[in-house]
Amino acid sequence: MAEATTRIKLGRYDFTAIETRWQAYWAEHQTFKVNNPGDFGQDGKKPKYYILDMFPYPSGSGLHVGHPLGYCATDIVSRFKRMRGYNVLHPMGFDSFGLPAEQYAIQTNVHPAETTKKNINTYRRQLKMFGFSYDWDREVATSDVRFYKFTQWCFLQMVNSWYDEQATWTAPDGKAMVGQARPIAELESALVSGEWGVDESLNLVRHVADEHFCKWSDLTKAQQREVIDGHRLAFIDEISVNWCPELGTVLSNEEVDNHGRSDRGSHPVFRRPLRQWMLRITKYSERLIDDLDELDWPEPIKLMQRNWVGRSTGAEVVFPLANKWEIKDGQWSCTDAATTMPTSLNYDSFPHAIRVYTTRPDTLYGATYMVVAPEHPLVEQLTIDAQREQVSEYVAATRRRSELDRTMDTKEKTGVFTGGYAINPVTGKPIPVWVADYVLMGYGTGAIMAVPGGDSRDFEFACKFDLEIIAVVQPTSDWIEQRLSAMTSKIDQQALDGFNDLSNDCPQLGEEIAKCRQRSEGLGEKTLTVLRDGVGLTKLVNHFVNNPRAWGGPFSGEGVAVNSPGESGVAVIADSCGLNGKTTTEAKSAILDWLEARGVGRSAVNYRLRDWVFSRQKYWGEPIPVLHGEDGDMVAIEVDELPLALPEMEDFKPAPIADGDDTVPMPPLGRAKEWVHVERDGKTYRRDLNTMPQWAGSCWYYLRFIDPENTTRICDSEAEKYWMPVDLYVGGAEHAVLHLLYARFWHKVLYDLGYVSTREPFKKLFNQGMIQSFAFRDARGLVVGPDKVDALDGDKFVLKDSGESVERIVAKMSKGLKNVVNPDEIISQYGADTFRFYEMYMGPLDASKPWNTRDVPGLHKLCQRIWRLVVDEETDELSTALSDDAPTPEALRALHKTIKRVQADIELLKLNTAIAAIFDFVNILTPLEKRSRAVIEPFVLVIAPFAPHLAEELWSRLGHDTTLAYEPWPGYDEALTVDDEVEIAVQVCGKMKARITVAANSDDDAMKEAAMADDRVAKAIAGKTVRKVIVVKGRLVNIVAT
RNA sequence: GCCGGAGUGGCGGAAUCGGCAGACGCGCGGGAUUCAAAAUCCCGUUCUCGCAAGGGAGUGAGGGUUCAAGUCCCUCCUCCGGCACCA
Repeated sequence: MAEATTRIKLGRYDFTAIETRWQAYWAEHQTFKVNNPGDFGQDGKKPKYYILDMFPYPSGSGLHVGHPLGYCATDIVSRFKRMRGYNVLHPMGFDSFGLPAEQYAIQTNVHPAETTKKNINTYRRQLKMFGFSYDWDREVATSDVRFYKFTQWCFLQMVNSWYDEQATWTAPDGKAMVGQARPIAELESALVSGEWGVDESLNLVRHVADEHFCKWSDLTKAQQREVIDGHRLAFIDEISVNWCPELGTVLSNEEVDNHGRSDRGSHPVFRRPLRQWMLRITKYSERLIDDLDELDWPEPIKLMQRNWVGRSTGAEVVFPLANKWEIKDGQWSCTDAATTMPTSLNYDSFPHAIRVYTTRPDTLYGATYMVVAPEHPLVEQLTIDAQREQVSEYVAATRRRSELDRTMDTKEKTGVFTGGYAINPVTGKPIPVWVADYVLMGYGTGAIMAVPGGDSRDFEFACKFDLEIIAVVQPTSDWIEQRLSAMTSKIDQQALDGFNDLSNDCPQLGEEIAKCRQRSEGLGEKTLTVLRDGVGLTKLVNHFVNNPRAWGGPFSGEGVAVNSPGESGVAVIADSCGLNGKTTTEAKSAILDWLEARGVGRSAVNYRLRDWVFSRQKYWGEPIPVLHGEDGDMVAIEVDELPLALPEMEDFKPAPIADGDDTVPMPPLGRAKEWVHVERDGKTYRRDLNTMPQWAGSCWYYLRFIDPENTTRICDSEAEKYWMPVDLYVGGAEHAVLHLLYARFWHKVLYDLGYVSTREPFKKLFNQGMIQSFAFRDARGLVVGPDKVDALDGDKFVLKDSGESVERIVAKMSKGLKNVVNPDEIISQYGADTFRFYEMYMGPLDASKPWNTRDVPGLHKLCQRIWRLVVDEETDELSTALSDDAPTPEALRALHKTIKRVQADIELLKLNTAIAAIFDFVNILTPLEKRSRAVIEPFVLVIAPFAPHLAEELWSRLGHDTTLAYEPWPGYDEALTVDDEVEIAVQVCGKMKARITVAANSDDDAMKEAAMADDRVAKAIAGKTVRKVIVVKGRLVNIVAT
C-alpha cells in the first residue's frame, strides 16, 4: 500500500532538476553572451536585433507576476530571433535611484545603497529563475557610480550646449534638419567675434550688420554670463514648483495628490517660485511631434505624446495699457514721456502692453475684458490703489493653494478686478483687466484676452462678474438645437427674459414663456415647437448674435464671423477691420495680416509642454556636477573629473522646514560639509546640492547596454552604429508619456551633438497589459480580498465569516487586498516553463487580464504531455513510440501547420494563439502509436522559445550534445500546410443549412454543384426559385432563393 | 468635460479582406483504467424548446448597409486608461 501511493515514476517531468541544470549550463557556457562588432567571434554578416525590456525599479517587495509578462514575451522573441540567425542584444539592468528607495531607507533607517544592493540581488535571482536569455555580462544599475558617471556626462553636454533654432544641417541619413543643439562655445565665440550680437533686452541677434544691437565687449561680465547661461540646454530658472516644506523638497506633479498634499505623508504642498535646474525640452517640441511619424508605436501612445506636447497655432497679440497709450491721428501714441520709443512697433518691441496668445484671433473684437494670472509680472503695475488690498489678498490666497487644488474646483470661477485697463487693438476700446486663477502662468503668456461670446470659461466668468458679452461667430443650427434641448431641463431667468424679445414677432411664444415662468422648470416640448416652427431658425440664430447671454453658453465652434467692428473699428493707420461674413479660416488669416501690418500681433505656435524641472532636493540620486562661486559664477566641472560620486552620509534624511516666504529647500547634500566646499584656482566654490530625478538614468540606459564596461565614453560609436536603434521595446503603458518623451528628448540632444547615429531611440514599441487579480464585492459594494472568501463549487463565492454571498470582480493587485501573486511560489510548484506558458497564454499581450491560479495546472499539463511525447515516464528512457521511420502524412502536415502558425504569431507578438497552436499539435500527436523523430525534433525546436528548459532537456535526450539556442528555426513547406479537402458551409438565404466536404481546389461550379446536391439544401430550396448563388472559394456557398 | 481602448459561453479568451461565432485552455458532466483514489486517456459542454429527429435565439442596447455583420455606418449604455480651466 505504502509502496503504491509513494511510488515515484523514474522518468517523470522533474522540472526543478531540469531548470536548475539548464540554467547552470547556460551560465557555464555563456550561451547568451553576445559580442560587439570587432570582438572576437562576432559574426558581422548576421543581421542584428536589439530587444529591450523596460528595466525594473528594484523595490523591497521583489518581482510580482506583472513584471515577467513583458520579460517572457521579449525572451520568446529573443530566442526566436537567435534561431532565425540574428545577433540578438537582449540585456537587463536596474533603475535603482529614486524616491521610493530613499523613503524606504528612511523608514527602516538602513542606507539606501545597502537596501538597493539587496533588492537588486533579489531581483536578479528572481529574473534568473525564469530562464531569461539575458546577456548578464551587460547588467547595469543606474545608481552604480560607473553608470551615473555618464548620466552626469550627459547632463554636462546639456549644460555645455544651446539650441540653435535656425541652424540648418544635414543629418547622417541625408535628411535636411532645422534646429540643432550646438556646443555653447560656438555661441560664445560668435558673440565675442562680433559675428552675432544681442539687443537691449539681451536677445540674440544674428545679423548685426542691419540691426540695432549692443557690442559684446560693452556688456558687463554679469550680462555676458546672463546671455550665455540663459541659452544653455540645462539652465537654472526661477519657476513655480510644488514645494513641500514638511518633506523639505520640491515634488513632481505625480507626487502630489488631488487634495494638494504630498503622496507620501500627506503633507501640504504649495506653489512656490524657486530656483531650479531645468532642461530645455520645449525646444524639441516640434521634433518630438514630427518624428513620431517614423516610429512603429501603438497609435494611442503616439497620440498621447502629441497631446502632451500639445501643439496649437494662433496669434500673439499686443493689448496696449490704457494709461500709457492713446490713438492719435491714426497712430498709436505713447503718453508716457519717459518711454523711449523703438524705431518701429512690433509684437516684441511694443512697450507697456499685455501680450496674449490666442488660437482664435478671428474673435479678437469680441474680447471685452482681459485676465492675467495671479503670478503675472504686470499685476502690480496694473492694480490701482483702490483695488490693491483685494488683489494682493487674492494673489496671496492663490499662492497658498497647490496647482492641483486650484484646478479641482472648476465649477466656480474666482477673480478680482485690478482697476487697470488695456486697449483692444481692434476696437480701440479700453477693456478691464482682471486677475483670476483660471489663467495659468505656465501656458502661453500667462495672460488672456477674454472672449465670453466664444469661449465657455470666459462666458462663465463674464456671467458671474457681469461683464460684457459680444457674439463673434454665427452659431450653427446643430448648436441651436443642442442649446434648446439643454434648456428643457433647466433655464434661467435671464434666458427667459431674452426669449421675451422674440415674442414681439410671435405672440404664441409670449404665452409659452409665461407658462415656463410659472412652472419654473425647463422649456416644455410645446415651447420648443413654437421656437422651432413659429420663430424659426434664422431668427433664433440672430437672437444669439444680438443677445448671447440669453443662450446660457457661448458658441465656440467655427462658422461665419459676425459683429466685427468694420468701418467703426479702430482707425489705426487709416483703416478698419471688417470680418463679417468671413469663415473662421478666412477671418483668421485676414486679422493676422491686419495685426502684423500694424505691429500689434503676429502668428504664433504654442505648446503645452513645459521645460523639465530637473532638480530634486534628495540624497539618493545623481549629484549635479556643477560648482557655484560666491559671486554667482557657475562652473560645470570638467568631463575628466567625472564621476562626481555621492558622498557617504550617515544621515541622508531631508530636513523639514517651516513654510515661510524666505525658506528655501535644504537638500541633504548640504550637510556633507567636506564634500560641498571646493577650492579651485584660489577661489571657493560650493557644489550644487541637488540631485537628478529618477528619470535621468532611464533616459539613456539603452545606450549603456551596448558597451557597459567602457570607461571613456557612454558607448563605443561603432557598437552604437551597429546596435541602434532598439528594434523592439516592451514595457507598461504607464510610461507612455513621461519616460518615453524624456528619453526621446535626451536622445535627440545626443544626436544633435553627434554622439548617437539615430534620430529616435526606440523603433518599435509594445505596451504589455497589466496583470490584475480577483477580488470580491459584497452587497454593499465593499471590496474584499480573496483571503476573506470561500469558493463554493465552481463560481459561487461567500464570505468566510458570515456566509454572505459576494460577487467576483477584477481588481488591481495590491497588498491591501492581499491578492498579490508571488512568482516564486508558482515556479516552485510548477516550474518556470509552466509559468512562462501560462503568462503568455492568458490572453493578448497588450490586454489587461486577471491572474487566475486555477488555470496554471492546464499549462503544467501541457509541459508534461510534451515530455511524454519524448520520454517514457516508467523507464526514464526515450519513449518506445519514437521511431526513425518517415512520418505519416497527417503528422507531417500537423507539424508544418504548427510551425507556420507559431512563427507568424511570434512575429506579431500573438503569443497566446501561438501556444494554442502548440496545444493543437500535442492533441494530434498524443494518440499516435508511432511518433517519427522527423516530426518530434523540429517540434522541440518550436517550443524552445516558450519553454526553453524543457526543450533543451528533450533536445539533449534526443541525442544532441549542444544547446539548441542557436539551432536554425525549422522551416515549413507551404504545400504541407494546406489540406486536400476542406469543409465548407452551405447557406440558404444567409442561413446555415449544411456543411459539406469538397476538394480544396474545387472551382466555383464544383462547389455549387456539391452544395445543391446536399439533401438538407435541397429541402430548404424546394419550391423556391434560385435567384443567385454566391461562392467563396474554400469557405462557403450561399444560395439566395425565394 | 475632452481624447483613447474595450464589451463575445460558467471563466480566460479565438475568429486574415465582411464569409461556418465560440479555436485553445480552465471549469463542469460522462466514460475507460483502478479494490479505491490521484494521475492518465477518451467523449460531451453557448442558451433555449423537444424523449428524439429537429427547431428557435445569440457577440453591451437600438437602428442601418449587405446575398452575408462580432467585424462596416449611425445613435446610445457600461467598464478601463490618459488629460483636465492649455486661452
